[in-house]
Amino acid sequence: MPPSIPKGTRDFTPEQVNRRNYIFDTIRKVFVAFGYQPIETPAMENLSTLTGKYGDEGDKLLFKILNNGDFLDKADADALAARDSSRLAPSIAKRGLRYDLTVPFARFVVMYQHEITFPFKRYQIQPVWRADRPQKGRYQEFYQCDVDVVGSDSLYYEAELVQIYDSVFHKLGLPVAIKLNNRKVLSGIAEVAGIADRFVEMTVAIDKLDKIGIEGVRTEMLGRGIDATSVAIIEDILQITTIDALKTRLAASETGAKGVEELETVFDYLSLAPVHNEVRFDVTLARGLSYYTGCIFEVAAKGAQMGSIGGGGRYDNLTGVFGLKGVSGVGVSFGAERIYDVMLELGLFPDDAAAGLQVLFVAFDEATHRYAFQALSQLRAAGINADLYPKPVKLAKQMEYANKRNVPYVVVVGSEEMAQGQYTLKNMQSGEQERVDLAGLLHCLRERG
RNA sequence: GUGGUUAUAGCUCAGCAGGUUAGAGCAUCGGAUUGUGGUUCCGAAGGUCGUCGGUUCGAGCCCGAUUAGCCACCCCA
Repeated sequence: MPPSIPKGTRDFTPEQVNRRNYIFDTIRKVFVAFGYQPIETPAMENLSTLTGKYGDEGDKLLFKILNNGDFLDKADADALAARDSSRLAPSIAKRGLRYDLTVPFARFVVMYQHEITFPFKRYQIQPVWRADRPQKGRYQEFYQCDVDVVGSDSLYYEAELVQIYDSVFHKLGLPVAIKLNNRKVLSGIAEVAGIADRFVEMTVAIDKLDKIGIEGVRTEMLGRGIDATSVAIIEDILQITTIDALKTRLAASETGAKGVEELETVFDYLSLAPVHNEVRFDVTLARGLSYYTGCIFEVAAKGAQMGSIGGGGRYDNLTGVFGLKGVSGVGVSFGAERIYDVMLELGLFPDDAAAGLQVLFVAFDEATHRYAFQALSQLRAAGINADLYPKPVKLAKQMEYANKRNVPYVVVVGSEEMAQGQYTLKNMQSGEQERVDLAGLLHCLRERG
């Protein structure tokens, strides 16, 4: 039986972990620089915390954890007899794996509301799980990197989050387009088109514009029961590229006008500080998630065929479902897995020698092995990443190991070196060697490490 | 949940109209080389061709089922 791992999950090699950490570290540093604090929440939540928060589709994609012990004892007998899985599930699974970081965060805020100082700025980098069918850039276990602020409706934070996106992707050397829209603008469009009641259908269709084109969106909207006149109005508005033009067009809708005003405020803040990446208003940005109420964000990598690598928005009432009303939040998420894939594709990871081993000691016999061990210990104490081949075997074998470990330097110690209190330091790239004493060794490795 | 596609050595893949003993590269191990690796040369080991069934004198190849991976849709990071 060959070993395997569950569908949609992955192992990571040392090289991959180093690269992933490079991304996580970069993101974390930016979060901290903007004044956000870390929290962590459990991998599993009570199922009741999760269900009903992501729509019917989301509920289907929740991983449920079978109760321990005699779980059939408390199973819903009727549901079991009727073979009704969805009704049976809550009676045999009280816990589930978290589906995202936003809902657990909302729960956290409600539970700790008396300890939290608002506005509360938190970041969270943890894995989430979805029972989705895996495909390219899509896994059942993946990391999200979330930053959110709750307890303030200031549009300053929308601008700040755009700056965070800009800063992270600038540091990673990954050029992106940061797209902004506003849920109220989309509401306004629905109103102006006279289909306020079909708002959700409209946004779902518009969201696919990139993928299926304007023709596809038209077909989709017509198929979802939106009449041709309304579709024509919507199509017309989707051609708009500037906020000014949109302002005129949506003047008749109070909500729409409010959305436009919010966008203006955000762009006004952004005009006061330089950004490195393209930041643009995009009426066609919709995003499916139903809890967004104000500004919405999405990030697309330039020069790579990949879905969005980040997204987020303003949600006025996220904590409401947990009993805390009137707390507004806004946040964005970084899709670390997709960022990884894109950076790999574009060759943007830096050469990663610094994170690895700097020097390997090789010895010829027991005596020199002991001698090498002493020097090794001193290098390690001095903060140099050093290792010693475990046994004084044939030198070629040890050198081969050094090669595979990709070590820049090898220290060869034989009886001659030991007799003189010296070491042979070999540069594995150039092949050059020099004899040095311990001080020289420390000096050279510090210098070139 | 729907559709497509693939499954042969540890990895990446060949394979013929259905026809003896299923191949290559890389990786592994040994040797050329008992104080020097990444390049070279020689050799070895490694497989019930995903699983089960069917057609056939004969199946890695054809048919059916099943499992798993990948890709796309729904949805999403």
